[in-house]
Amino acid sequence: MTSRQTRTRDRSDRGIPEATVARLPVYLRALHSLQDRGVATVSSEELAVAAGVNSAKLRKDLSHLGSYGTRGVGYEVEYLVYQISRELGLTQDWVVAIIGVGNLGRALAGYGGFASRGFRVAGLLDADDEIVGEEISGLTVEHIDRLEDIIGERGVSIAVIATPAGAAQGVCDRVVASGVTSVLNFAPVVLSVPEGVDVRKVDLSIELQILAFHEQRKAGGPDEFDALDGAAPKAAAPPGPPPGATPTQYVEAVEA
Amino acid sequence: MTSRQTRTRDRSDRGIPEATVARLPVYLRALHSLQDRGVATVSSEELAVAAGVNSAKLRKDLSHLGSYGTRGVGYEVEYLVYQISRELGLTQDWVVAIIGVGNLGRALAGYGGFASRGFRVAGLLDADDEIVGEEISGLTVEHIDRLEDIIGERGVSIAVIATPAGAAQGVCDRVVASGVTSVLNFAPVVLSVPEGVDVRKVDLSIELQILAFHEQRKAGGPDEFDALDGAAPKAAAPPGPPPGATPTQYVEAVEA
DNA sequence: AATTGTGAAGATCTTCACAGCC
DNA sequence: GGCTGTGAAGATCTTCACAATT
Repeated sequence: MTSRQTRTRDRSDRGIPEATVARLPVYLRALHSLQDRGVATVSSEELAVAAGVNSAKLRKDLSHLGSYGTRGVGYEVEYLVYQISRELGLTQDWVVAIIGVGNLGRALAGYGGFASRGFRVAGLLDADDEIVGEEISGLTVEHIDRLEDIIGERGVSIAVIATPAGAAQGVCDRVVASGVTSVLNFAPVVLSVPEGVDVRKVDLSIELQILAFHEQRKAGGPDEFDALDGAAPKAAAPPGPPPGATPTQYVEAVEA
Repeated sequence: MTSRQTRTRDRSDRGIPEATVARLPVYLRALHSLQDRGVATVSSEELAVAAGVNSAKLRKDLSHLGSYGTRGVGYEVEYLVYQISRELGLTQDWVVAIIGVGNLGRALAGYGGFASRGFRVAGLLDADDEIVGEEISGLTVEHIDRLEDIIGERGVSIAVIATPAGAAQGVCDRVVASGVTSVLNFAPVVLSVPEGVDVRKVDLSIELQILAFHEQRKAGGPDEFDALDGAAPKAAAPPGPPPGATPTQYVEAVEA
């Protein structure tokens, strides 16, 4: 199969663990909020509470960026904001295109959190002629036929895919062919991309399913046979057709 | 501080690792897709490819549910769909309320992925009188004053918070007080909830920031001094005011 | 012959607990 | 005295590789 190794990150890799990277934006938000309240200095314990993590974890995370705190005192808020922003690459602007202007695409186009953090939406694209031409949040929706031109001309470096599931892989192939190496995918499909392209996925339905799992557990595990024997959870029914009632409908709806 | 331990899951805990739970919905989607194509049996390798994971991981994940495969053959698709669905609690219906009917709330209300997987949206609530009364996806938006009644009367067990950041914690407190113990939060804040309440968070801006980090790395690390000395990355500037240019604007916009 | 299920090794992530510094 | 930065221990997650089973 294709190469995999060296996943943690390219070369050079000053080695910030992925788990840490995923939390830096949370710290950043908490810091901004402190800044707004005029707080100049913060301890790891305070910031950890604001960010919803353990303070040892916070300190270790920050230690990967450098030694930016002062023992006995804490961290200077403004300075830390700057360092984290720089590490995340937010001191420069990133040009984003949103592909698929349905309900979700519109919501994304109007989302204030983009602009405020150095993400500039430079294109809204859709395949539907009804939608093309419409103005949304100050941008005119363009036809997806112009995808390659738009990406090239405007220097788009992040593509947000908010199309129906069926269209997502095709769109993804096109943006990747146009040189985009970062994709945020809202369509409920697993996108396959070449080595070197980063895909992050946001899936509303998956989040709900995870909640349902825990909710069910609170109520007392999967209804039927739970702990019959103390031994290994051997099959209570052989892998023939499902036991008891038919497994409900389970239609794969087109979703989104 | 408050108790923490025993986080992995309540008591009884037939012990499905959290990482596995998070992947089960992905497998389920891949299986549905196979089902649609009329596939009756699948090997771990095939399913793994469809789900975008390593096949050993897939087998280990499934082994936590039981022994539902047949050596030398593979897994029966329909049976596996049933077992995963049951484990995730999708053989019953979950009643969902969406609070905050802005762009995002509308997108969520119209999202097909909910209904098709046993999630029934039974309420759309908003504080804005302009919006209350509007009909969206077959539901009439109700006033948030009725939150407690609606949750109680309709048996809502999962609350989706899609309000502006400032309103989220207040709404969260109210849904929790009404007995909801599962919350899906789209507002860009850390919600604090009592022990026993599950919160999952979806944050668009955070995903983009993570992408930006990797994108920047591909281009060659944070612009300035990168690897100066071979020693520890000691502070290149003391924790005084930020070095060089002012750290841009960094306004904490109201977002959403 | 093919494929599952799983011990064991390895990698990554979290937490503890305390030395080191202000 | 207070708080950071971090080695070391512990927990969790991933991957390998192969015995078990059909």
